[in-house]
Amino acid sequence: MVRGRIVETEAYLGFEDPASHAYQGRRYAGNAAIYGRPGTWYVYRSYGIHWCANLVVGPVGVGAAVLIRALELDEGVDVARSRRGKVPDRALADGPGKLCQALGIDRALDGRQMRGGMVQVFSGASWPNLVGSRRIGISKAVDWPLRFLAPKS
DNA sequence: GCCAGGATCATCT
DNA sequence: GATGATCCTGGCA
Repeated sequence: MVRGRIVETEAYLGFEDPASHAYQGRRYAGNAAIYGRPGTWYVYRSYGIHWCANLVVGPVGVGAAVLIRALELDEGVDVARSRRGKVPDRALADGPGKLCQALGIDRALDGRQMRGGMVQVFSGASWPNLVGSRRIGISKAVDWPLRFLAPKS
């Protein structure tokens, strides 16, 4: 069991968001999961190398999702390390691709329900004074403040 | 420590 | 044929 705290996320709104895979209601074989019900995992390959994990949050058909960008592990560090290789603790899951590797997430999770599945997210402490900043690694709607960082522990 | 550049391939147009 | 919701390495300070 690997367990940790989500410390960084980004929101992708769907229809109206040019950076979203659901922009203007686009549909193709690879993105069906993003239109699923809230709590559905949407996993896709990025740059041909990495996996990125999103959790669908909007109503069915909207395509709104949250990208999990970074995690602070506090249990199962050894398991994560066996998948990630020899890296500093804080680098085990401090990026979308690394996070998926550390947790063993791949396309097999795409379209699955989060609840009762292999990978789950639980609500925890609230993030007071939450402020959005610019999203990273995209080329459209770069200024939209939809990136959220957890307060420092 | 910081930055720039290249890797790499499924999926879409 | 082009394009990424990224990561890692090597060079330089």
